[in-house]
Amino acid sequence: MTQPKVRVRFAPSPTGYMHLGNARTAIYNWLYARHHGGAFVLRIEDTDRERSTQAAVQVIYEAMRWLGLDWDEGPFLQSERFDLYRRRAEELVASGAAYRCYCTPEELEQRRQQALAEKRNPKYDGRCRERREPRAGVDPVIRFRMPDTGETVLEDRIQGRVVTPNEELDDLVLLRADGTPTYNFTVVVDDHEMDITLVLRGADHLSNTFRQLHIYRAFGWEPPAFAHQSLILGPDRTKLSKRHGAVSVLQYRDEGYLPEALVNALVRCGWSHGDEEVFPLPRLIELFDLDAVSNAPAVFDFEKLRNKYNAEHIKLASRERLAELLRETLARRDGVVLDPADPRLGLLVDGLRERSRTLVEMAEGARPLLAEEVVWDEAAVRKHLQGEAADMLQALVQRLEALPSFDRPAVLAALDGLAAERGLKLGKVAQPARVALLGTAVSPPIDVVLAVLGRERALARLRAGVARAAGG
RNA sequence: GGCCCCAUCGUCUAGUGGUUAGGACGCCGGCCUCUCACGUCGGUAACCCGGGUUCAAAUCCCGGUGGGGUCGCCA
Repeated sequence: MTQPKVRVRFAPSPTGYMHLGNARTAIYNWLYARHHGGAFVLRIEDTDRERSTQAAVQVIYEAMRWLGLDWDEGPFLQSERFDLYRRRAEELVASGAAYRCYCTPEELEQRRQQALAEKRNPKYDGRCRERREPRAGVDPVIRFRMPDTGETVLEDRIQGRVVTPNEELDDLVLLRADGTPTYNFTVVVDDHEMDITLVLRGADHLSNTFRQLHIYRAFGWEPPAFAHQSLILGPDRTKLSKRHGAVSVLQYRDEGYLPEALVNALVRCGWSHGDEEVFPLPRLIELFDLDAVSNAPAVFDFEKLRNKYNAEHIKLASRERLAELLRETLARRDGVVLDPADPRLGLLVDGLRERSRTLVEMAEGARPLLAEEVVWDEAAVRKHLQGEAADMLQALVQRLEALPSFDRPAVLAALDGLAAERGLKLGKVAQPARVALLGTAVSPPIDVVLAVLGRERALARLRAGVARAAGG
């Protein structure tokens, strides 16, 4: 009870799309907050005015919404808080923890190259540390004075105890020459101002953490706890990036993935709970914690996302939701517009959910049953629509015509009855019927096909099939 | 290159000193079946290497090798 309330944040930079690595960080933070009953803060780190775009900010909101990651506070835009950072930077200058540096980017680059050429560590040499005089024509940056000796210790909640020699730390820029603040500074100021208790982020920030720790110290602030999750890798085992393709979160929505499936796959990339694989969101909230997060980098398995996680969550999803998602997918991708109340949607979901790994596959499976015209697969016709099929389909037509209702149980009973009467397996009746109805030998269950087609259309196609079989 | 991190089937992982090293995706085969699927049964496939510690190491320690991250007035 004396524990301070858990407060975590997700702090993306709006410089592109939201990719899978960001998404996993957001998910981990959100789950951590929900599991511990804490607060989840969204903060947009748009300090780089050159690269940040409004469109990218919108993409972040959209991706968060789609994934179902609601935030309790924010979004806070760092670009609206520049005054705060400037004041804080001046405090550090006044206390001697930071200083103005008049070295130009060109000079720094030259020295960096030279250091590299001489195989030296290309860190800033600190030559402006004691400088008092301004330099004509140069707008200074404000640099933080890092210790030159000793070492810095981080007790990371995922990585464990990590120690770095302070010689590795160079005097980083807090405020650029144009007065805008840099990431390593704003992140410290904001995590402190927003009372963040745990910074949970990618391991690519690990080395920054040591620098940030010294900024906390200079302010006299108690730093939050840190947890650095190892990176998600592409198939080539390097940090997942644009190069690998298929890396934008919203692309998965467009390709027919369920958000909970992507969340499941991303969470399982680095977190586990025994042999369990499929986790509905509430289960994740119940179980997720840092102790089961691995600190080994993991290759993201795109195939398993589709074959396992999405397929499983499609099986778990409600009929109503799937019907609506199928309707949207059909409209968006195929221009097939159905009324939300169209009873065929539910039937299609029933017939397709177990043979679809994505909503796109489901829509593809639905299309033939919705099409006006039959497209004939000649191989299927040759195999199933020959000679005796004419007589059988004719008998089927008569049975179906006599049906009081044309629902799944009724039509299936009609087929079963016909097969029994003739001493045949159901397949001997269903396959010719399937080909006559759709032109293909592969489809959802025959009763679903008949019910979706409806009495009129089904009978018309069956009669055409009779003619074709007889004539063929 | 400096610093830091990592290392179980192809991939994600379980394992926490004594297991026939388990599960999942993929792949192969059987069964089920109105097709395709689903389901189900079985098979394929792993402890990076070398030293220690121990009666006993996938598990602990050290070294090597391999992979990754990071060294910006990007985040």
